[in-house]
Amino acid sequence: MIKVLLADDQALVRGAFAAMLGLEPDIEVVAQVSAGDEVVAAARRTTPDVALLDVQMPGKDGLSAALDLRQAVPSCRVIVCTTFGRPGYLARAMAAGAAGFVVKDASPEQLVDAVRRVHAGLRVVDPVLAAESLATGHSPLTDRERDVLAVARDGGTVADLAKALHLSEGTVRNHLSAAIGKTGARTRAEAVKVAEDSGWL
Amino acid sequence: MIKVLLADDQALVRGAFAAMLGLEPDIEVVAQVSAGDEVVAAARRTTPDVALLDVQMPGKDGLSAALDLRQAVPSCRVIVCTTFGRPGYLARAMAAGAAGFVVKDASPEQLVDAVRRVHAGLRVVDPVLAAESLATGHSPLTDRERDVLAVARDGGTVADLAKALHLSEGTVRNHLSAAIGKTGARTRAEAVKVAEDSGWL
DNA sequence: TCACGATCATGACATCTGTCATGGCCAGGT
DNA sequence: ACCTGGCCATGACAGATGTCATGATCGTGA
Repeated sequence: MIKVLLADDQALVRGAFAAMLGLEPDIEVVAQVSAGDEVVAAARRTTPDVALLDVQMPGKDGLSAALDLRQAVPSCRVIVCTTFGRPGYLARAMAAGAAGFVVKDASPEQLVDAVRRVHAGLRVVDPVLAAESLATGHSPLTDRERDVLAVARDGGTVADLAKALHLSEGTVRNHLSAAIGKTGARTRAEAVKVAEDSGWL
Repeated sequence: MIKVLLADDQALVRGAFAAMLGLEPDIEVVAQVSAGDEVVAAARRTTPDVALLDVQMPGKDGLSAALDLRQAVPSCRVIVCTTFGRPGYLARAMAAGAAGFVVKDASPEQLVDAVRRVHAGLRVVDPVLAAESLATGHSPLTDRERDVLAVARDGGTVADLAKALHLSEGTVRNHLSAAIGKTGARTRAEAVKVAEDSGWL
């Protein structure tokens, strides 16, 4: 019997996943949480074999939750599951010690298969995404460039960004300029889009 | 026996929903599609009582699919289901003849409850979202302003927008200016964000 | 019929943005 | 000790952006 922990902020999909996995005779859902910072506590209580973590979650995202979980409960293997097949996510998930990476476009069979394979000690990765990840490579952005782009996401002016980051406007413009150059974009908004789609934010 | 049609582009959640609904003794999933333009054909084939449509889908979004479905198969009631609880979506869903509106944050019980209520001829709407929808009101944007903002989403320059819409740059700037004013934003990017979050795009 | 509002366009203007040159500070590696 | 590279800052400049005034066309409804 494979004990599974589910973490997803959307109650409906969480419940649906539980129902689907519960249909398998060798799988049992032992815990469900809706936030990243509840993962470790629930895992300590229920000692699952496999944890299925969504990337987008309130409190703490699935990637850093995976890191914490690997340290707190090493016996529990992690599958990261996300709506968006962004190359950067895969890289970060693997760096965080995840054993599997599944996109929500996958078929139900692929998910239960992933659970079984990961439980057996194998690694499971979408080959298409893996190739894309290798092609995209590591984020070219420095930490500050990433920060500036992240704040620039909600469309403020340079003055707003400077205030939010406690920097001078000139510095913000420099970081933006660098980020725009590195992403191959022509506008700040385009740079945000590229970085977001690549999973660099 | 309530016959249900599922439409969602993510195979995993679609399968999970099917498993969950399948557990109910009085519900049967008779069709599953992954794109908006497959809905009507599948409904004609299987004559479902209730159709559960996601808003985000390739081909044709859930809202216009709902409209088509109401005309093609009037006996089939529609529940629109979405990740994002944007006020504008609710308004458009209702205008398209939907009988129910469910956010993916809802509990599994609420969904099956919604299916049963809608099948019984009732309307099902998240009260919180309904209030927000009424507060936000109808989109203040004209069609062209909406178009311009929609194209501006991926961060091109004014020249790019003008080319894409076959307009002069001055006109594009005017529409943008109007949209920025109406949304209470200070930048084009902010305006895009506001309009997007309100479901006006 | 006439007023109104949406659409499209032009031109002018102040401001904002993106780029570049330059320089100082600091940590890590040779 | 020295070089490299990230970080912060300033100042200057061309080009893009947002605003405004003005005017023309067109369809709708009073």
